Amino acid sequence: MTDPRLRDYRDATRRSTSPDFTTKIFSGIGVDRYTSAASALGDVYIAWSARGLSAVRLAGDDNAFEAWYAERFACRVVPAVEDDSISSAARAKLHGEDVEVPIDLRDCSPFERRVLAKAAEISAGSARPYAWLARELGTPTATRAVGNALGRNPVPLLVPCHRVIRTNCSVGGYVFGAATKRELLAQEGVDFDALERITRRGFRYVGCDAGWFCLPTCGDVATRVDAPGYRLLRTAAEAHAHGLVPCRLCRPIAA
DNA sequence: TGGGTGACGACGC
DNA sequence: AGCGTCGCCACCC
Repeated sequence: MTDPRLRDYRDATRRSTSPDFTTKIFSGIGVDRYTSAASALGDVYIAWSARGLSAVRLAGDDNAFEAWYAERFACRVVPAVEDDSISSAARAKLHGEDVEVPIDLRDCSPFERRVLAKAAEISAGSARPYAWLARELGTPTATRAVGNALGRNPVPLLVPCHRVIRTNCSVGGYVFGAATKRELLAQEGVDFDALERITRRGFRYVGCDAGWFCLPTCGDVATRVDAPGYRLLRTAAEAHAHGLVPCRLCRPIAA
């Protein structure tokens, strides 16, 4: 019969190569803390370890959250008595401040960490396709794998995985539901009506006579396509024919 | 270890 | 527009 502590050890360290973490869990002294914090989705639980913010979930049922945490991380989590620097930073970031929050991606694989790091580069008001992340990571055909990695994001909102959408600008999946994802993006300024008017007709890029072309989800460019000097494009070749170069911010095609 | 799974994308109706 | 199909890849058992 397998020692249950050994099973926990394996589960919790499956994706981790960190010796200090494995030691902490196996010796049974690892206890993380959690509290609730205000966010764009209302109250959420935030949990953290000494290494950083480890989880964000919708607040509600303490017991359910603690059970989920134990199941995923093989680690107890208990209510915090007070904030520390990590939870304070997370609180500020969830409030919209531009602060750095240490993140504890203890059970994420190297690939998943790279996906989350790239997603963290997408600023509010913009979005990027799953395929864009795959391409940026150097594995352009790993689009499904990118979706799977985002689906395991332990810290939604903090790592803004909701800003990764499908190539056709439909929202795609989300841990808190597609409707919630769409509302979050709309709140950040993403205009889905404008995007739909573009993609419905098969356009994939927005060009500007100033000399560049973008993904429709680059900032608010989708809301300006009817202005003079802007044009809709179906292919990168079409953009090139007009003498347009890829936007350096959204990088619409491979370099 | 190889086959199953899934926040995808392209394509064909 | 919205399906089904197929290829793709990281990860799991």
